[in-house]
Amino acid sequence: MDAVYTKPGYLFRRMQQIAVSIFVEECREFDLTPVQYAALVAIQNHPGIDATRLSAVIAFDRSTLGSVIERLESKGHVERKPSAEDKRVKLLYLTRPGAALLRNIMPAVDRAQARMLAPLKATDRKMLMTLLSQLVDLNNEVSRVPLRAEDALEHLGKAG
Amino acid sequence: MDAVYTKPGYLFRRMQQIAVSIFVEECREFDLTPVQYAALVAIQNHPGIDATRLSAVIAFDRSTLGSVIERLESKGHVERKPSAEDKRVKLLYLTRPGAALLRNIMPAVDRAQARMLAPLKATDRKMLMTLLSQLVDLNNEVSRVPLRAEDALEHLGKAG
DNA sequence: TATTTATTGACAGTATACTGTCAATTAGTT
DNA sequence: AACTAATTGACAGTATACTGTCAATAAATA
Repeated sequence: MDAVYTKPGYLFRRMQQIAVSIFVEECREFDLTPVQYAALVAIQNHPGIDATRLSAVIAFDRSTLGSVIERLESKGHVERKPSAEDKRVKLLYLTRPGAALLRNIMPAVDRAQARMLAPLKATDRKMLMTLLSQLVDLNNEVSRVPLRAEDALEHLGKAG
Repeated sequence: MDAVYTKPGYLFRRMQQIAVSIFVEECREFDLTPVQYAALVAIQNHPGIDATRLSAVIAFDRSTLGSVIERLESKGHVERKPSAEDKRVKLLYLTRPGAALLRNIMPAVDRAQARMLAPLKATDRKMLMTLLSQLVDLNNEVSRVPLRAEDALEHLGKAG
């Protein structure tokens, strides 16, 4: 009867649910969701990236990313500029307020990340993160949008 | 630069993304999402449960659950019957085809659950599930809809 | 160079998830 | 019994996520 509650599928869903809840709570005053935060960080790390590459860098669906960027743009955190070389793409940049927001939200994000693991002992926290990192990495190709961190470097001419 | 990829928030989101992807892939022929599956199992275990209690049993948002049940009903897997005692509630039951579906989908679900953890060694799988179970349990009150498995027994007059 | 193929962003459609509100109804209190 | 609280299901609104399609454009190839 209790079998469901010990299965990985249930635990992963529930943990994600809790993690989002904590993030939103800690970052309420900044009005930023986990996804929006991840996108902002990636744009900061790769200024001038385009939407398709961004989706690979943060392992996001491209279809979803469009509306995420739209919201970030309407809040004034991000700018979209047409590329000179390729008329199809729009390059993404943080605005000055967007960069400031990212600096200011940092403590709240750190608090959120810490709270997610807070109930565990330090050694258990480390163990869990290690195992999850391995599992996510080894399962990378499974989802529709596998993580491709190296893609982000291409637009800087550092492709491998 | 790679800091994000080692943070719990990222790993939980990514793992959930991968888990859903695997589930949908393995269960494609049955046209059932993880959420719909969880709801069906809970209704099977607690025939005559109402939507509000169901949401507590599977740790789901009540608002979301409405449309989930609607879809299950339109597929013919679930029946909603008005309660005689309380005119507000609608009691949930599996249909015969719904129960059959649940029997038939079982191997696919088991395959999915196994695949999620497949890349890890057996001892690591066990360790990960143990740690995650603890963490989810200890963080239970955080999210909007904490798990209340005991709620499911009330409608059978077994409340504590 | 002309044709095919691939990429990019946009969009339509479905399915979770959440916040918040509402009316109908029930339960608890005075 | 009358009033108040709480519960229930429904709904409106926002934000992920996914599948799949499309036109514009670019790249590869015949």
